Amino acid sequence: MKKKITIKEIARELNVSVSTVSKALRNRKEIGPETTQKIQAFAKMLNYKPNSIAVSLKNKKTRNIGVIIPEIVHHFFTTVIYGIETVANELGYNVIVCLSNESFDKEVINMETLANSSIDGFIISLAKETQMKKDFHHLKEAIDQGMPLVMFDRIVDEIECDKVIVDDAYGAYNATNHLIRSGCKKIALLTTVDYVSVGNLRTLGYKNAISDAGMQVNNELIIKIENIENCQGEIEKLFNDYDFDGVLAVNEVFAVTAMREALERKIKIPEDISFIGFTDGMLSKHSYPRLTTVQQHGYKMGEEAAKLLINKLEEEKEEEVYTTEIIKTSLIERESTRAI
Amino acid sequence: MKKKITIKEIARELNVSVSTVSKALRNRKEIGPETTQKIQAFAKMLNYKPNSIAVSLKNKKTRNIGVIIPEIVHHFFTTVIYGIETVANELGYNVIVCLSNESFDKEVINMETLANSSIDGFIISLAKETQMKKDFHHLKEAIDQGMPLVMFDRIVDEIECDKVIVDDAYGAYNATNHLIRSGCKKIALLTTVDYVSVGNLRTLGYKNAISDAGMQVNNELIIKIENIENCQGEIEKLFNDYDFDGVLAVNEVFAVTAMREALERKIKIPEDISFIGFTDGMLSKHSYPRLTTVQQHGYKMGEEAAKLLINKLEEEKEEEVYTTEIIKTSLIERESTRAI
DNA sequence: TATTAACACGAAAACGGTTTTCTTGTGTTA
DNA sequence: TAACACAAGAAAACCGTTTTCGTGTTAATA
Repeated sequence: MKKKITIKEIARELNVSVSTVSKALRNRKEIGPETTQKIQAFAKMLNYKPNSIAVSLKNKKTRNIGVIIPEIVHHFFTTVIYGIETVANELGYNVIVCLSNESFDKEVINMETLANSSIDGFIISLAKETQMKKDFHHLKEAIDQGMPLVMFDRIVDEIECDKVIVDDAYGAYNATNHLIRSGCKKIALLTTVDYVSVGNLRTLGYKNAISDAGMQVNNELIIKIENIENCQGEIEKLFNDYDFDGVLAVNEVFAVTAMREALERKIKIPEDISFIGFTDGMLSKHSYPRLTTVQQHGYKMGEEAAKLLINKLEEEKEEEVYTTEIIKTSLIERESTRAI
Repeated sequence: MKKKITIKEIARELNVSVSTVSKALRNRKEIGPETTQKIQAFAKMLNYKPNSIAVSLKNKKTRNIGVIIPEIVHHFFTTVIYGIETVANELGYNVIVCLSNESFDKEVINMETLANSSIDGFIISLAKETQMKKDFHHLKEAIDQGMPLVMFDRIVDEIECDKVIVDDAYGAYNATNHLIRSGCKKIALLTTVDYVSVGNLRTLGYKNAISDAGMQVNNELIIKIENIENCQGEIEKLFNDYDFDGVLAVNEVFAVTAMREALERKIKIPEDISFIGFTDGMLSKHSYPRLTTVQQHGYKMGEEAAKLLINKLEEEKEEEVYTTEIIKTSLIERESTRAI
């Protein structure tokens, strides 16, 4: 086990002072060229790497960014992380991932531990529980401490910071409209409970599209599903009780589960019922039939969030200007809808 | 923007020395009870939190663990991260995630940056490229520096460290056997190219099961797929050229793609052909028909990996004893296979 | 009463760097 | 030859803790 070598050791070996070594390694002109040469060569030979903790302590910069998400076994969130990681890495930052598991308390604890000089800034998507409680003191505190914060997807208007969102309402509007133009008359909506911001926006888009087409919104066709695990029961009920020819689902699982139900009832897709989901993940690509989906561009969201954060971290004067980046969704047409 | 308060400030305000504050906050008995009281109360009032960077520098412990995985938009790896995160969090560690994107160079760079005192230890699953090149100097170096290392899933025998793997060969053996016992006579295998350790082991298990059943291994039915993205072509060819009544796939995507091909050819599942996949992810649960799979228990693997690592980090004497934890797979029977 | 031990706390060094300030020797200028 | 600018490097301060080693006071012991 060879120990890590420090500036001090280099200085001793070369009979110079530590400050000289430090400066030479960073090419300061106040050190003569041959001294610089000698020191750099020696350091390289010993494979010297500065201790990043010591540098962090001195510079009050860690070059770490904290990412807090509700879930990680989740296609959308992982694509976002992928985007964040890619940008962060290019710019020399590491990513510390924490999970809130949709819990308010865990979110708060995670933020508090990370805020203690472990990271330079946050990227966060709120836990459901936080959205429900509407308690955002932990976010405010982080901002108060001068720690930049970028929210994505599950955001909240009360907090002033950079934000990256998808045009959820518009995406849902568009998808619903697509169903209508392909001939659907009665479109069911599989959505989440109200406090989830994105579910709400998508519901709004759906309603607007139907109204704008001169049709009537039928609230009985709007199914608010609390728990993704047992959505099947509610979906079966929908099929039993009502008649419809199109389905918009706010996520992949709802859509695929509904398609299965249709398949098992020998309903033809897309001839009898058409389906559109949100999130273009594995399920959509590999479902049978392949699912038409609203692509959320998670990777792009991650990239943008990371860029916004790192910009804030590296800009000179701190302006209190916050931007909200809206990522356009796009509809990926596959086999679960009729061509227009 | 309120600034962070330090021990020094507390000391000044209370007219005591910094060492007294430090000790009082950590309940050292050498500080009198009322002084301790006073200091702790004051610190709490000011919401003092120690600067974790300074603590890390002093203690040479960061309480961060680095996780390097080939991909993050991937069900298995995220379940592993979930397991790691859960254990790490309970024990007061943060998780820094780095992606190798299956690239050897990125893996090396990631390890080198993290090794510079950002973390206390590694959990890693190797990039395909690393497995192909068989260049493990970066792993050796980490160990040389006294940085504990735990490998999972994509491991390598040449490196001595703690390991967590799945009984891949046995899982495949078992699954193949299940197919045989349910009446399959000609079983195709959809696997990866040779250098991927897990693909190899699963192929081995498949072959053994067939031999042990007194049947002949037909190499034409073993399809080695290089690129998961365009597996469809190779699968179509299999259906065109050969005759078989069972399929074992080393991942979900291969299995589901093959099922789709069968469905489109009006082949009945599981009556005409039975299917088993590996990795019990979203696709298996929601495919049509639902896929019988070999469950890899990624969450458990993550937990075990984290426990092994943190044990090594916190044990007193460093013994050079390494364990290889083998997680049992289990077969989850669903609709794509016949009951036995 | 002198000696020792326990107690409560402070000063300073250390962790590994970066940055600012000081020192010294050399060469230039008047 | 005195005065000074300048280059090159050393020394010291600092980041925020923890830890070691004193030290003065009080209480217990011989």
